[in-house]
Amino acid sequence: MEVKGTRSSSANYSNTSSCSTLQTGSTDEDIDLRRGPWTVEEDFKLINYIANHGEGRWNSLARYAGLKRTGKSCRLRWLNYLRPDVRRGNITLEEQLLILELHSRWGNRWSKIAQHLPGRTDNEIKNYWRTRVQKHAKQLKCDVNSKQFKDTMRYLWMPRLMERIQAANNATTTTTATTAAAAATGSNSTGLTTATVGAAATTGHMMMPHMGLNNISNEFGGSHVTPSYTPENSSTGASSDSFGTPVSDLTDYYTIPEMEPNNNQLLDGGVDASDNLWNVEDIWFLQQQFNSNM
DNA sequence: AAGGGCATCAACCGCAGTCGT
DNA sequence: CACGACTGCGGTTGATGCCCT
Repeated sequence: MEVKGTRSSSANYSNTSSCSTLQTGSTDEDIDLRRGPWTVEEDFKLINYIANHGEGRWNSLARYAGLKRTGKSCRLRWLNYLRPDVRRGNITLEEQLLILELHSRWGNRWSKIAQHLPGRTDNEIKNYWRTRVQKHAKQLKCDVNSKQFKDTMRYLWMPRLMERIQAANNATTTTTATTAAAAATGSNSTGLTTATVGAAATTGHMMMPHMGLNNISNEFGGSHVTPSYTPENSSTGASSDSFGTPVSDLTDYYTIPEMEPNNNQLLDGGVDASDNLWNVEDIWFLQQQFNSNM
């Protein structure tokens, strides 16, 4: 992730002595094994060794590469960070949508979910889920596995994401030759094809035919594109908030103040209205859902 | 300016499954 | 079949940077 400055690589590139060590106890020789952040030298050794010999057999790889690390540690470092096809950067709208969709199907099967997000690791997806999604469940005072929270995701967040993705795609196809050239590749900045997104978007149980939310229940929830939305404030437009996270992620969605359906307080306070995808009816609906399920 | 709290993410840990002997 | 080594997965922790007071 290219967020939060120099910590992003996590390799301890300036201080190689800060790593703690541990005794293996299980090997025939009592070598001290390094733990903690990887150094540039270690990364270099690992990359070089894998380039020459391939990956796998991690324990012996660690030994032969001259790394005082466990095979596990080497494997993790390679898979989650050093592998050339690892994608860095913010989780995009399309990826958020896919994560929500796939998690609703498979639960915490992170590696399985990661297989459908090219270049993303299970660790990254897991971290995303725990830091962003679970946070909102906590703020809604409900369990992340509860029906209420799943309904919220299914009937509100996911349609919102679809709207924004579609809006972004529409904007892309109608802009200048620069973006048209990119669009002509059939993919967006995520590397996911629009067909992939469409496939996810049209997956049966993402739809909401029976919840009385007619205002957001057309094919892509298209009736509800927030007027103030612009492609620039979508993560596909590489916009970030002060945390370097996409402004469009779920952070914008959760605020549920005590309010009546015609109360506009959400737009006046708290989340910047230009980023807000909730409307008053949604908030009211959410409140009813939670109240009726408590 | 300082420091406490929070958010994020890389890395570690424990466990279970697989495979070879 | 039993055992040990290896691998992969999901949960958790620790370090770091940013924000807020």
